[in-house]
Amino acid sequence: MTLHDKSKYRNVSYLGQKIRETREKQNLLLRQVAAHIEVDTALMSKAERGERNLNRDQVVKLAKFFNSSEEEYISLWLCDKVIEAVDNDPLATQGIKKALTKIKN
Amino acid sequence: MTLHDKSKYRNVSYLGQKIRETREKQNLLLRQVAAHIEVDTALMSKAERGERNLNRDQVVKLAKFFNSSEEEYISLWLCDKVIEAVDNDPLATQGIKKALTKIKN
DNA sequence: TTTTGACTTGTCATGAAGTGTCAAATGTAA
DNA sequence: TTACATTTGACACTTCATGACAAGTCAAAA
Repeated sequence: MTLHDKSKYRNVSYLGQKIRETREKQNLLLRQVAAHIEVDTALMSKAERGERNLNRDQVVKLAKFFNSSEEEYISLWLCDKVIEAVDNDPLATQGIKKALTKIKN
Repeated sequence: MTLHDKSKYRNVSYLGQKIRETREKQNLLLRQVAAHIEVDTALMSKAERGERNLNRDQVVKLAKFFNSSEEEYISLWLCDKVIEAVDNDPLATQGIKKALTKIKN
């Protein structure tokens, strides 16, 4: 499955949701946020809706801009990447668990 | 990080290790295994060493060919994908944990 | 109703990365 | 040396990610 595949049932990202939520809470416009991390407004819109990914630097900038926890934002960003990686595989949970075990060593 | 980047410290996959281990235990040649899942021997060699990825179907075929647990093989395959996704990020563990939490709901 | 502004959508060019294959190189045991 | 297994590097081809732009929708103000 690709990021652009509209046929999939999940079209949101946890980070995107968080960003939108925070942005609205702080009464900021997409335009303003986009400008701050130096991306197109369209891309920012897509990022909030999980249609495009941001890169690590942009996520960090965003967290700082929002005065939010950088760690929280990066975790969500990674979380989205993990979920995207295992997609909707029936064994997704087991795969993630195994990765967690392995990575600890 | 890309799969082909040789500068990386980690150039193995858990699935690849498992495959090699099993193949040697069963005294099979790369050639034979490759033929069975219908790929080039070179690709099989790379897969065992984590330089290339197999696709889901190939992994399933492999498990069957080895009379091994399909579930185990797919889990390892997903595990590799997860690890590749979070790369060496300092917050990798937290990201994976979060994904695990989210995916359960 | 027309305009304005915020957001969304589609598309495009470009480059990066994945895939399968082959030939040559390397290693190793007879 | 020869034979065979494995590895490596390179290639063509495809697929996907990225950034950018223009046009679209939509709601509220004028």
